[in-house]
Amino acid sequence: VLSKFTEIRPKLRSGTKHRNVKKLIAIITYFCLKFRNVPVNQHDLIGASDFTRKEFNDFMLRIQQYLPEYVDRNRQYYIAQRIFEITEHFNLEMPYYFLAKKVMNELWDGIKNTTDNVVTGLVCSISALCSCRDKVSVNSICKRLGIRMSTVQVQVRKKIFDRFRVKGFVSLIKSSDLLIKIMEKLGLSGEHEGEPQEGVATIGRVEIILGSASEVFNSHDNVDYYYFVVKGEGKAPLVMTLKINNLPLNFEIDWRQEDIQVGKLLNFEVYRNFALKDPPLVDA
DNA sequence: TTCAATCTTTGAGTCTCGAA
DNA sequence: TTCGAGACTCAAAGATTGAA
Repeated sequence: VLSKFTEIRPKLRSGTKHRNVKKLIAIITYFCLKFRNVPVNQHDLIGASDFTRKEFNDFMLRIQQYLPEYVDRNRQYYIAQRIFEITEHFNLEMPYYFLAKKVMNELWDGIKNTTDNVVTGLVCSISALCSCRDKVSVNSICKRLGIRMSTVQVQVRKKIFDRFRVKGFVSLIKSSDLLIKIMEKLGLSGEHEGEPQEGVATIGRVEIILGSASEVFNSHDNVDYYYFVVKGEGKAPLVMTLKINNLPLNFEIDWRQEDIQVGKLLNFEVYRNFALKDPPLVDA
């Protein structure tokens, strides 16, 4: 903490509030603990220092600029440690730990956009409901992690049921049987574990509804041509084109017939849009 | 930097169910 | 019947994001 403090403070413009010694030490302590995978609660820190919530967030954003190692830290490693801690605390078997870790790894892109504790609570709760519901309750896991069960419930509904378009979610516990089936279908647990599954949305899949898109170019009378600009990895702009060929869009087609070739119906291409200045990041 | 819109999480109150 | 743990609901607060 002292090392980081002496390194960062001289870089902060004199006269700014961020040079406040007491608050700067508190925020650097927070970062150092998080970086070393030591659980620390923001609310406890705010309560123990002179921070308001608004100030704390402001300091977080400012000081993060000087701690690139924190931004790039391996969150999955930290969360795996938290899963192990839960496994040991509730005397659960190692298969529980491996299941929770697998759920985290496989669903990471879809569940990572929240705090470490909430991600831990989500994967631990899913694993508990799937493998050892009688041994540990979701509520006790949440209490241990310092989060609310309702938070996990909302996460399960949005990140699992809504994401994979599974209807019938009632509540976390009441829908646990349905949750188990989803996990089995995804190949994360049960008899289909490890098998690649078809018919389930893949991680990171994006649905684009043509009806809501604006047609920007159509030089051919009988060909629909759609053009999208979206953000890709690292917010790099991606240009996607979708050309619907002369074949009619007939959803009544029997796709089991061998003579139908999907490639003739749609042409789909993705381009990376490079800035006029600066060298390109990667090849298209 | 500010502000508004949207999304996420929390917390309090209530319900349910099993054990004593 | 009572009590307590776990589960559920929903309004409010907090966080994030994008536009100006």
